[in-house]
Amino acid sequence: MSAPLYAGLAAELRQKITSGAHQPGGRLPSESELQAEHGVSRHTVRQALMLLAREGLIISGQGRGWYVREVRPLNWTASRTERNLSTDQVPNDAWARDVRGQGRRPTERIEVAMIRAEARVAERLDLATGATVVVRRRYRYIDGEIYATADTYYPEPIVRGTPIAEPDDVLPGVYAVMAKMGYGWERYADEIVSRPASRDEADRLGVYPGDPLTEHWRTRLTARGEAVALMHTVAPGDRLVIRYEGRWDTDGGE
Amino acid sequence: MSAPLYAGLAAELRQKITSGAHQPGGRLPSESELQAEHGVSRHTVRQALMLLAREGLIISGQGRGWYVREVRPLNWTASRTERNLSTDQVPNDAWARDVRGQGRRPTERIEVAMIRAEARVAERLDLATGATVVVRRRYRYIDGEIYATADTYYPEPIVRGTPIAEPDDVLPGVYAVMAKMGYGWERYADEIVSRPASRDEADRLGVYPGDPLTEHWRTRLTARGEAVALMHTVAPGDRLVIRYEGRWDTDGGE
DNA sequence: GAGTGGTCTAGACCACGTC
DNA sequence: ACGTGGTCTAGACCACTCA
Repeated sequence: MSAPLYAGLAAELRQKITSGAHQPGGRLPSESELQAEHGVSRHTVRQALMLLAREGLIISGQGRGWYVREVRPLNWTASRTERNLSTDQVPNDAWARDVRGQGRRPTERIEVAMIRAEARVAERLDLATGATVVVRRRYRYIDGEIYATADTYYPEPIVRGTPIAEPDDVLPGVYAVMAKMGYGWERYADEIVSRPASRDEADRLGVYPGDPLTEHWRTRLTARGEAVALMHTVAPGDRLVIRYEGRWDTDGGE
Repeated sequence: MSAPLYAGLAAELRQKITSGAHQPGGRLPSESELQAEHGVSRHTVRQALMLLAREGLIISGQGRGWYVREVRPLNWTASRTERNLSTDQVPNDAWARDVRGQGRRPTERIEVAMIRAEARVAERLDLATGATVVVRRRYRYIDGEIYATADTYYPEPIVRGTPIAEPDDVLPGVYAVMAKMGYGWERYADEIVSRPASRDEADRLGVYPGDPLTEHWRTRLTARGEAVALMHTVAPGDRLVIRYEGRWDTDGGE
């Protein structure tokens, strides 16, 4: 009939957080304090805290306590051009420029590997499952903190022997190299889905298993409709705002 | 040093689910069976099950058991035109046509209200917070199951006295009515973010608190850049795949 | 009514962070 | 050394579903 004990406790704490009585970054009373204050068992206290943690309001650290979470979402305008002509030490793609435009510092770590395409990759690149692809794995950081992983896949025959297949910055830029070979992209087909983090991803991105992740797939196509590159971005959902701007009349419509 | 007990149990169950040993829609052993099989306490069993539930793999029903979840994501191509010219009994917007195109049946329930704009709405419509807006709240169903809520906001002075401010279908369509008054839209600015469900939303959308939700904001603008309508869609993250298709050259670039 | 999951208690030991 | 959260046990009662 009535709400569970832990739900009431959670509601009380939630109210204190949203009203500002507990500031972002601030610390909540310890579990034993909450237990004593409310006259409930520790398990009940933890149920309330974990409910709020799943809602993204608080976060815990073993041996440290429970803290009100601070979120600073990042805006990424995905519909902007991606034909960056120069790549220097600092990342210079559309994403990096969006980050800098918001007064923050983007860095990244790149690994390059040659692998067999799994089904999700192969079907988007119009290849057979198991075909060889070159993947450039990017770990993107903002102000030194991990923010997203972005893997870009290229069919191996296209990029064989080019700087794209090497684990260095690509000069004068990936688009320039691809365009020179007749694979410049002009169109994109994007898919966005949100789902809970697995344990691996949670470790990699610094969140909890089950926290919402945003998954963004971008297939880059030539004017002829040939898929020449596939970018797969995974980021904690509340840390990334994806933006699109467009006109209806240019889409052809019906 | 070693992984927690519940993590090991979860990994074992996860493997049985992904390998197909436990079919989608099928039932898992009961908590007491798992307890006996693995020689652990019920709490540990429940920790494992709840971890998998947060990952979206299983779902429980009080008095019924734990079941492997079946997910059937829906594709929604958000970049398609939205100038539907006729609205009959059945919903006929871009979303509804995407649903039908995937062989499923879209229905909806509409409520219309006149309210004061909260900050998130006001800033996108370029109004003062608290300005009067007309909101058409849509509950979208697929094959009879709740799928998403979609609220569309209009500045009240624009739609006053028109069918848009009435809780019925709008004939010959919302775009036609707006265009006739000189407020036809040609551009959109979209924002997509994913976050955990609050308790209210969880009830409304038939998910658990903390489950990932995808939130989609679409501001519709006239050719002059005037914001004339705002659509706010909220859907369980794994039930909705948002798609965009576009060209880079038509965006102007930088 | 029997079995299921949902909630709650009391108590314990461990790993981690801080001092 | 101490306090924190993380894990685990044993046991209880309740609400719900289904036969």
